[in-house]
Amino acid sequence: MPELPEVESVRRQLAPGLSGRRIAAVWHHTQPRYLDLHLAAGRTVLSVGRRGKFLLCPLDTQLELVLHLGMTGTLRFAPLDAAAAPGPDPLDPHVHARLALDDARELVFRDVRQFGRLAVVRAGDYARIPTLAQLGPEPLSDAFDPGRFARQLAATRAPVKPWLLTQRPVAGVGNIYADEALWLARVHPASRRVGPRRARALHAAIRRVLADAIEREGTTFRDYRMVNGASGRNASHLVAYGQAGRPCPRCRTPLRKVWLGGRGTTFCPACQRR
DNA sequence: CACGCCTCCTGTGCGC
DNA sequence: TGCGCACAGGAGGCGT
Repeated sequence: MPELPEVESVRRQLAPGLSGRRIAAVWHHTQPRYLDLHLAAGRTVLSVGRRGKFLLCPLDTQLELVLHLGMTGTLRFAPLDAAAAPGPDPLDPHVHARLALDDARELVFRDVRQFGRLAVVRAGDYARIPTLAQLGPEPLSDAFDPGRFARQLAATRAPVKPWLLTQRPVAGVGNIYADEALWLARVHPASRRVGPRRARALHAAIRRVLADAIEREGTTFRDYRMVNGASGRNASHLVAYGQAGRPCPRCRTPLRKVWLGGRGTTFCPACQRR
């Protein structure tokens, strides 16, 4: 589900309701995907930030709540039944964690496929969250430098799309926006050699595609919802992802779907050359 | 070290 | 209608 634009849209709705709140109690399913989450109990949320696809909430006492929504994770606020002990939702087996707040509400984490992760760590200590520890620069910040990106791209021999998905060259690009950005920059997703001109085009395309998707509050196919339950509006603007067989908007050649690095990949065989 | 493959889950849609 | 299979927006772990 959520790539950077979706997580950013969640963050913007989450922050007003969560910043400044004390977490009164914590319940979660006992799985290794929920790391030291109980340490959040009694702590106050100082702010709600984001790096790539991770939500980062500094807590008082130098702790930090880290949330990753995986493929199907959603967050929502619900009225808190003060009489009920925190526990599984008898009506919804997909609720995996609940954070009771000090304002008679709770934050509910629902995750059908259970690829999401929640953790409480020492602030800034991401040693147990490898992707976060090695996360590349924020794509919409000055830290995402076109020259450096081009040099890193020149140095790797990995196919460009799987390389983007590692989160190391740049934070927050997933399967949808990788296909979209590669199409926009006319870069073949399996290319292992991307020259400086195309690298800069790809850098610009990543920014463009992500900024436009944030503007539309993300892409909803099925599971992705914002905190208020609303869908994003970007799905109807997709040019490559999910459009196999349809004519390329640039050259009318039918878009082709291939399997690359274990992910479905759609591209234009005519205008995305190796 | 870098890369590539498999795995973790559940739900849905499609072909037979 | 029912069954089995492929696939889905992510990333961690392991083998080579």
